Amino acid sequence: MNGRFDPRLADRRWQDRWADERCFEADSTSEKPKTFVLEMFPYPSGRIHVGHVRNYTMGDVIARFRRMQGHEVLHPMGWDAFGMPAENAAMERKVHPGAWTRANIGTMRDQLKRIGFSFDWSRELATCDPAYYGHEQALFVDLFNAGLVYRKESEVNWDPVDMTVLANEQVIDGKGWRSGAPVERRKLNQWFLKITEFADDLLDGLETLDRWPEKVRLMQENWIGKSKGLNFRFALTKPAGGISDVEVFTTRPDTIFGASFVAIAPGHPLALLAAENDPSAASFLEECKAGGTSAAEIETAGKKGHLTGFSVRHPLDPDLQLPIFIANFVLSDYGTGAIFGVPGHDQRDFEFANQYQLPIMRVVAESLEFASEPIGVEAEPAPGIMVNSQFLNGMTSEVASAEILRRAEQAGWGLGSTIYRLRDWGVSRQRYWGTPIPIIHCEKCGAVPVPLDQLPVILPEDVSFDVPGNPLDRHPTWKNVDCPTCGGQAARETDTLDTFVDSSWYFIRFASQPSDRPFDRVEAESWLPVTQYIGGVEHAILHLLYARFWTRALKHMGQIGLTEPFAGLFAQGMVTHETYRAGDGSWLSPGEVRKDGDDWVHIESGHPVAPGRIEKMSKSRRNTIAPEPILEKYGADALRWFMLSDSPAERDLEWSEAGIEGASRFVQRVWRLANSIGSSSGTDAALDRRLNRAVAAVGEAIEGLQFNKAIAQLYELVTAIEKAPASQSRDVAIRALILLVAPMAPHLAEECWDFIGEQGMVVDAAWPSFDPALLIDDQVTLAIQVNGKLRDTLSAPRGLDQAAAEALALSSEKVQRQLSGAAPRKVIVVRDRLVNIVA
RNA sequence: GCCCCUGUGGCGGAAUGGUAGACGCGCUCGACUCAAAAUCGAGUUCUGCAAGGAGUGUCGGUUCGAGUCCGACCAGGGGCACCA
Repeated sequence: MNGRFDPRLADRRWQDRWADERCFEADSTSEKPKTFVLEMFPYPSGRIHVGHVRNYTMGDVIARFRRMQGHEVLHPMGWDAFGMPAENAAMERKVHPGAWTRANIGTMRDQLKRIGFSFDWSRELATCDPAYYGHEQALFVDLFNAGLVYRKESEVNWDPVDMTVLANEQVIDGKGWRSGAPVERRKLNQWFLKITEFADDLLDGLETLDRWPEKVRLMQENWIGKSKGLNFRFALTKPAGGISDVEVFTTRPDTIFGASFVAIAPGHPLALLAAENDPSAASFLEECKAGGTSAAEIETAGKKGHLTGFSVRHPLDPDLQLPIFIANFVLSDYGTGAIFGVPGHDQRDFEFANQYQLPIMRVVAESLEFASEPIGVEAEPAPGIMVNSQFLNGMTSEVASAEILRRAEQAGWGLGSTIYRLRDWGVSRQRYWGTPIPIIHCEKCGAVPVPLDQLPVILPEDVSFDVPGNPLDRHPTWKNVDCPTCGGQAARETDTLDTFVDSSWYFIRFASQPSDRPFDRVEAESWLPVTQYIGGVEHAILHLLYARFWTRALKHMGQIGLTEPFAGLFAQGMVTHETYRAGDGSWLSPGEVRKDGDDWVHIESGHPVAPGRIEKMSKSRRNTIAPEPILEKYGADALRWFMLSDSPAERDLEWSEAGIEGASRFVQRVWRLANSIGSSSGTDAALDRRLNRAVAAVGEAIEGLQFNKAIAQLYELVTAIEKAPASQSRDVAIRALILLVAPMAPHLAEECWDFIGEQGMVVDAAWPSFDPALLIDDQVTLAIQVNGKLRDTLSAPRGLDQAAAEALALSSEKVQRQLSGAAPRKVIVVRDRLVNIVA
């Protein structure tokens, strides 16, 4: 016996060996089957906490498992290094965002290395490095030249005190989170990427992603929001000037005879026309503008309209005139920015009609008999049988819709159309710490992309944050440049790119990183798509959709032969921990509080502490757990083991000290087994079968990312080996056990492997194989039921036939007692599983 | 409002329509020890001395047999949200 396994020595020892021998550097030219395992790269916010550890441990298990199975594995790590927290830190602590970010990266890299992840550090990248974002700028210029980039006026949340644009989540109760000043809506010229051009393709592609969670595909589907319907025109009868008709979109053409008004968005051309001639219309538009954009404000605002005095003619009933309202609930950027209102069959229209005393007609009913039934207290949106609708009467909603569509297209007043909820991707950020948008604005030539040979446009580091606003705006030598086209005076675009752009192609850069271009097509295609992508479900929509779009855009431009970037996706659960708040409302970290009976107190002051909700570990809630003390006390393997055990990987895991104790105990049990290996002879058939089953089950569980099940299997195997007497089988089982635990507990495995005298390292060893024939036992336990209730279990040889099984079951005393003399009416035998006697 | 997911011991969770509670945590008792730590053994859904009975959110249904399938409901969670 060699005492206890000491992770403080072993962790470091093997981490150094792996690094020295460059075990994890991926070879793009390898002939082996390739696997690309990727965990969503972190934002370098400060320090790694155990929430990160869970994410990377899962990826590491897959990577190490595939490597042992003979794959060439690419498992890289990098930093999503641009973003607002760095600017906030700069303002709060007077450090440069770059210095702050790079210091964090240094800290976090060291932390990750101590946990023994099999990352290929030679491919490490940080998005704030010009060697990365310069290539991103080149890709942006390519997109620009391909017509996938455009500029458009768009509204933003503007903080008038900080003179900065705020993201929606920075607006709290209509006020800036930092300044507290009421937020204004301001129109700015901003850059957009034409993601909507790929809406249909992004939607269709979801069906090919059979290794994505159903949930994520559904969320993306809803986000894209495809609606099929009819686009048609109402002829304007009471108007003036220029505009001759109003175009609307509907998904319910069947209800066309139920229309009692037309409503247009405040931004609609006709609304602007009305405002020109009518001061009350103009003030209504002002009123609409004042309202906030948040969901809560929309909720309370209610439905408001303004009667324009304009009206339109119903396309199928020349005598019917419908009034036009400007309405605050009509969106100018969805559909045509105009609708026809059918109060009887749309709840929103119903409320609006009630408010403005508009007719509410029934055009859909359960059957023709209910044609004159009035609409009750709410609208009836369900499809049904058409009534009060002239030639549509008696048709189902579906048939009626098709009929209207046919007539509209034939007569030329409408056209079937499909619209999407998805909007183009606004990528302009009025921020300093991001990728400069490689555009130069020239009075003569307009917006000109920076020529490729002048890239990268390097973000200047000599800036200060003493004054509010974007420092790029007041950096004269950087901002003022000559126009690349005409040579005249021009100015750089001072907006930077949304950080989601940075993460939309980093996986390609990981696969291939030439210095003179974003990636080498052949090399990138040799690794992509990512075999297994792992990350939080919070990125289910935006990041994953943008990355899918970016990949399609590259394909569209002929740069890569790849449609979907991530073949397999796994959305892992969060690591959670209770939160604590001091009396003044500030958050306290778990290390600052102590449990005193049923209450919590602040250790330093002794003041009571209010325990809050169990939440995702985050810096802002201060409920993070640092890995260092755990590594010090239990070692990397116990930490990794615990992160994988107990909870299924897709579910949240609540952090507990107790759990890690159990993990540590397991590590020591394996070490003791390795120490007990001898050179015994003799076979142990039961143990052989047990091992075979474990090899099969652990492999299958890892493959299915069911780490908790793999771990349960390993516990059972360890118990079985511990109980088995010395034999050659036992030594074989111990050797295999070391390999089986290696993906989860790699340091322990190496140490054991070395101890039992094996040559080479476990990282280079082959995953154990199993004999399918040994998975089957020759003795089985039959469940004996009477009327479906378990009454007895009997051991029997495998393969017992129907009659023999029945006879065996009937011989059971317990069965006989249940039957109390009666003859069974029916007997169901499931071979090698159970006998059910129906009395 | 619309869409989706989940409800199993004290806790985390297992269970191709076929022995519910694997495995872990916690707890109880015991062994070893002067003692402790570590380790090992036994037990641990509820009820009952036992035989037995009950039991997977609730109520129904399908089936020889339901945690698993179907319907309705309740509870919790997530996504979208004035989307025509």
